[in-house]
Amino acid sequence: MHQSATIKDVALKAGCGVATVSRVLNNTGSASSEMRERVVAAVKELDFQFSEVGRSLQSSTTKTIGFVVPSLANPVYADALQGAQEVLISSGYQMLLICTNYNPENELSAIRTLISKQVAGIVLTVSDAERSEGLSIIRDRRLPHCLLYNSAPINHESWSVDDKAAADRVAEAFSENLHDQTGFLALNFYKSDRARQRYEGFCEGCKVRGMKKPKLLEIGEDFEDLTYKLEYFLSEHPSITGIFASNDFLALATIRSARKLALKVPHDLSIIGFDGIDVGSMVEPSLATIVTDPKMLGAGAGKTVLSFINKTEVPKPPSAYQTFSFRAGGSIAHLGAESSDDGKVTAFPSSFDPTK
Amino acid sequence: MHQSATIKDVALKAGCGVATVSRVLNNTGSASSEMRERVVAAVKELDFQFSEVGRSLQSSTTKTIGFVVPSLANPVYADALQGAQEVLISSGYQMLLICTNYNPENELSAIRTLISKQVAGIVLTVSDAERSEGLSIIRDRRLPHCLLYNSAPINHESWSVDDKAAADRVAEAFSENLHDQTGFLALNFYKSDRARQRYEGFCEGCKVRGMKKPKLLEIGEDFEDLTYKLEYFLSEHPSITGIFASNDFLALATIRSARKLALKVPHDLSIIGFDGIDVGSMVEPSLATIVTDPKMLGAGAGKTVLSFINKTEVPKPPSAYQTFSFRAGGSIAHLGAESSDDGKVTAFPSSFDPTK
DNA sequence: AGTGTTATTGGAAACGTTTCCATATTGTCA
DNA sequence: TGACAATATGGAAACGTTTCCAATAACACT
Repeated sequence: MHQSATIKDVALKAGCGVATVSRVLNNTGSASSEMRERVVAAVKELDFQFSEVGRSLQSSTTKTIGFVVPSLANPVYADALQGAQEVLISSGYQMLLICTNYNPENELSAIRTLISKQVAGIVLTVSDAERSEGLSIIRDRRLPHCLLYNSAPINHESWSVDDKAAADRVAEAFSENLHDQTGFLALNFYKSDRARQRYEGFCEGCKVRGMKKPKLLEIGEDFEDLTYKLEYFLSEHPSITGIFASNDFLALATIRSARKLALKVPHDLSIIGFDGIDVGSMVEPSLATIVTDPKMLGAGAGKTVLSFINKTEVPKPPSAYQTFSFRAGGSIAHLGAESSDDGKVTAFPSSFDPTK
Repeated sequence: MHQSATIKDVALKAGCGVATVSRVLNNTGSASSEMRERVVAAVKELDFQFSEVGRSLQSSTTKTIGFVVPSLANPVYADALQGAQEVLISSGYQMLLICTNYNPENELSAIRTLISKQVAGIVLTVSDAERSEGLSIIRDRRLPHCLLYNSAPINHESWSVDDKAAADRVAEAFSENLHDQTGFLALNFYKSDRARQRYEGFCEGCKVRGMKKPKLLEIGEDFEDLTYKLEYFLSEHPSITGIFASNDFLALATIRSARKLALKVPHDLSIIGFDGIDVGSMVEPSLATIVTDPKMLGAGAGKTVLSFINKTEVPKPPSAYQTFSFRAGGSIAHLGAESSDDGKVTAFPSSFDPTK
C-alpha cells in the first residue's frame, strides 16, 4: 500500500479501459450501470485517488492558488490568509503560500516559483505595486491575480484598505482632540508602499486641518530600540503630543516605551494605531485605532481571482470608506481646557467597548 | 508570451533534441560548450522555465510540503508556519497550506487532498493524535511527516510543547504565590488534545502541591459571552483566586472581563496564560504566562520532514523542559500576609521586562 | 433483412519532463 | 591504419491523466 494506485490499476481490476474509468469517475460520457459498479468497486478496493499531477499535466492548470505576503507575524496578513483560504477551499482550490519577509527579491522568485508550479492564480501583496517586476511578469502572462493591501495600478484588481483616507481619518481624530504637532511612526517605511501612503494621507489630513506637518520616525526590523529612539525623537520635537503608529503592534510597543520613559498615555502622549487587532481593545488604556477587516479583504481577493479563472462576474471591492472605521479608545487625550489634572484624561470610559 | 515555452520550444530554437536541453539545464550528462551556449541563449530568449508539473509527473514527487493547522488566527500557528516556511523555502520546497478550523473531518479531507497532490511530506497539527484517521493514512503510505503541537504517538515524530510539564509549572507558580483553589479556562476543550493535556498536567501539579483540584470552565467558539460565564463561574466557586487560561488571548480576554466585573487583577483574581505572545508583555499589568517558541517548533518540524525526505539524520526535538519557560508578570498576586492593601499587588514591577 | 441511430467501450495521442539506450563523432594509442 | 574508449547527441519510453476518435453492440424502424 506504499505506492498509490493509478487509473491503470483500477482499469485492470475492473476489467476495462482507462478511458472508461476516467469517464465513470468524472461522470463524463456514458457507461453501463454494470460497468459503473465494477469501477466503483475497484476504486474502493484499491483506495484509488486521482493524481492531481497527472491531471494538471493534461489540463495544464492546477487547483492551486498562490498566496504571496510579506509575513505572517503580522496578524493582518494571517487573517487575510484565513479569509482567502476559506473561500478557496470551498471552491476546491488549495493555497500555495510564500512569505517574502518584506524583501522585493523574494517577491520575484516567489512569483517565478508559482508560475513554474502552474498555479491557477495568485493573490499577492508586494512591496511596491507601481514598480514590481514580479507583477509585470504576472500581467504579461495574463495570470489571474488580485492584489491585497496594495492600492492597484491600472489593469490590476486590488482589495485593500484605503490607506490615505484612513490616515486622513486619524488626522481628523487628532484634530478633534485639539492636537497640533504629531508624529508618524513606521516600521520599514521605505520598504512598504502602505506605510508611505499612510504618511502621505496623514500629512495631507493634518495640513487641511491647519495642523503642523507630522514628524517622521522610522525604526528598523524590530522594536528593540524603540524606547531610545522615541526618547530622542520626543526630545528633538518636544511639541509633539500625539503619535500615529502605522500598525497596532507598533502602537502597543510605543505605549510600553512611553511607560518606560515615565510618560503617561494618553496624558503626556496620545497614541493612535492602525489595523484594529483584537488585543487593542483588551488593554488598558484601550487603543484608539483604525479598524480594518483583513479577513474580508482576503476573502474578496480570493473571490476575485476565482472569478477571473471561472470567467464569472468580478466582485466589487468595497469603496474607500467601507474599508476601515475609526475606533475611539483611551489612548488619545482631549487637549481642551477641561482636561482634569489627575494625570489621567480618559476621553473615553475605559470599560466602554466600542466594538460591541 | 501568453503560453509558457516548453522544453520542446527551447530544443527547437537551439536546434537540438529535448534530451540535450534537459541535460544542459540540469547539468547532468555531457554537452559541448557550443551546445550549452545555444541552449542557454534559447532559454533566455524564450524566458523558459521548467514546468514543475511535468517534472513531478516524471519523478513522481513534488517540491511541496503540506502544512495542516487548525487556524492561523492563533499566532502560535502563524509563527510556527513562519518558522517552517523559512526552513522549507531555503531547501527549495514550497508550502501547501490547509487550515482545518478545528474540525477533524476537515483534517481527513485535507490529508487526502495533499496526498492526491503528491506532496513530498506533511507537517500537521491534528485534533487528537491518538485516534486521527488522517494520521494513520499518512503512516500507511509511509509519507514523510512530522506532528506539530501534538505529543507523538509511537512511530511518529513530533515537535511540541510539553503541555503537561508546562501546566505543572503553572501549578507551581500558583503554589509559590500561595493560591489554593484555581480554575482552568479553555476554548474548545473537547476538540483539542492540547487543552486536555494542559488541564491534566495542571490538575496533577496542583494535587502534588496539596492544592485543591482546579475547576474547569470551557467556553465555545469565541469570547463573546466570557464575561457572563466568568461571573457565573466565580459565583459558583467563590474560593477561586487564580485562573490558568489555556492561551494568552483567552488570558487577556479574561483580564478584560474581570475588569468589567469590577474585579482587580491580580488582587481579586490572578491570571496565568499560555503561549507567551508578545503583547502579553506590553500590557499593564503584564501577563504571567508560559512562554513557548512556536517558530522554533515549526522550523524543527519542517527540518524533520526534510530529513525524512533526504534520508539524512533526523533532528532531535528539544527535551520537555526546553520547550517552554515561565514568564513572571503582574497578573499574578502573592497571597501572603505581606500583600499591601491598596488594591494593587504587584508581585513584579510593571516596567520590568523579563524577556530582555 | 437492411438501414440508421444511439449507447458503450477501448485505443491512442497529448500534456512536459527525465532517462535509458543507441548512434554518431571524436580522440588516443599501439 | 585500425581498434577501442570517451564524448556528444537524439529518439523514445515512461509518468497519470483526459479526450478524441473509431469500433462494436444494441435497438428501432421501414
